[in-house]
Amino acid sequence: MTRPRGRPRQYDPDTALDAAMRLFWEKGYAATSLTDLCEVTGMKRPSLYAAFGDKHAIYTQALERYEGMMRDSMGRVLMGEPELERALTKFFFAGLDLHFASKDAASEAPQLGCMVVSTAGAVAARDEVVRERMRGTIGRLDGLLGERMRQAEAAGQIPEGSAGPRGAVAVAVLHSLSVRARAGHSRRALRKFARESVALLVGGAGERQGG
Amino acid sequence: MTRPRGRPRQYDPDTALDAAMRLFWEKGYAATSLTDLCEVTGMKRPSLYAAFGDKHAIYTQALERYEGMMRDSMGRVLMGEPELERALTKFFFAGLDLHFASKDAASEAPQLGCMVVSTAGAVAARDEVVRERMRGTIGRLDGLLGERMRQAEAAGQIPEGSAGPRGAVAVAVLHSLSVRARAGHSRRALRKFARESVALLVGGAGERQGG
DNA sequence: TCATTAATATACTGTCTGGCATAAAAGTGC
DNA sequence: GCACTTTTATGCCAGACAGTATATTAATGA
Repeated sequence: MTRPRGRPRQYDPDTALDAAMRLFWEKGYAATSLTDLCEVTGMKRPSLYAAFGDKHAIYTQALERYEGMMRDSMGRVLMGEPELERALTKFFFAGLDLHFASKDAASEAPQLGCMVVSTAGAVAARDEVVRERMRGTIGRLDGLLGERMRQAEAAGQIPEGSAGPRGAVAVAVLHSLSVRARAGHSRRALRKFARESVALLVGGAGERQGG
Repeated sequence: MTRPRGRPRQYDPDTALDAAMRLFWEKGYAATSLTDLCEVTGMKRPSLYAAFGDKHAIYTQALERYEGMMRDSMGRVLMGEPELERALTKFFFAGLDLHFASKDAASEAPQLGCMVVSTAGAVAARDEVVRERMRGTIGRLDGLLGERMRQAEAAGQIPEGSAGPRGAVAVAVLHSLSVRARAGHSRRALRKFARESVALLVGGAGERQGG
């Protein structure tokens, strides 16, 4: 294994970006200072700049990382479970696992929700780059849920032509789970809300087929 | 009409708070400076402090004002229209009118979404006062939609026992409309999403009754 | 006219902000 | 050992920040 030429870096870029992401996730973009970022990453300012660029660049990379994390945990359970009701329930529960990811997850303490919804939204109105990234993340999520719903549609589990709308409403429920988690709703209450939403999202076809 | 004793104020508190609200709504809490607030209100710092308190106090009063605005425009159409499908459609469209309230509303330009969802969320994780206000606003909205759904339930327009969940999902759709507006989705796309959501929210009973 | 009251305007405080210039340090290649 | 390369550490910058002390202005009451 050939080492690169100069002085070896003392930080792990992945770990550092993860720490930065979590701080932005909690405090938001504007309220997070470079001093804060140095503290949580253990890096000095010039190292931060050399590694990731300026504050804005760090934030967009953090958003990107967050979306990857989200896709890893939630995409898998959504597409891996053939039964729609179960897939959606697992999907929402995986979302809650992410939204309640703070150290204090067991308590009724305030939680973080979705990083995109909770922090990128505040920035988006005046920042085209963040806004486009936000739009992309939402679009890809719509696409994922739409795909899953079309599978269910093909299997006759939901009415014809309802896949798109049901996918978008499923994403809406996820958005709301985030907003509510951030507002302090308990995990239990949100699990209940998720289950009830699933019932509404898979309803219509069963009744029709049964009657 | 007896004038109060000292020098008359040169600003209208209501107008000033409205201007402050709109600035916070667009830029978010942390990114808005007192200098900005002075500019949009036309007031000097000491006058701002005397009238509304510090930055945090101005923001919470702005949130309060926003909720009132929201209730005025959206509550009316929701409870004033007896037919559920029409009431929900008007409700969501009134929400869009609010979310697209910028001067540039006609264009595809970025819009503001809901002030609570878009800006209070970023603050809420570290600010108990704002978090509680956010929770209260959401709770009152849930209550309003739940009430409306129970009306529909009593009228046999939706299945028994589904009022609560349907109300909460309706609020979720509103949350998502806000997130999507802020992310740059067009008003036309969001109108379509709103109509499709209404179809899902009022569905189930008609089929059951018809079959 | 003159004290009183309340709002306005000016100017200032110490602190923090994002960003960077410069120097020291820790490796490699030869 | 010595040149070279890359990262780290120190320290600085001009500007912006939230908040306030002080002085001024414009009204009322008598």
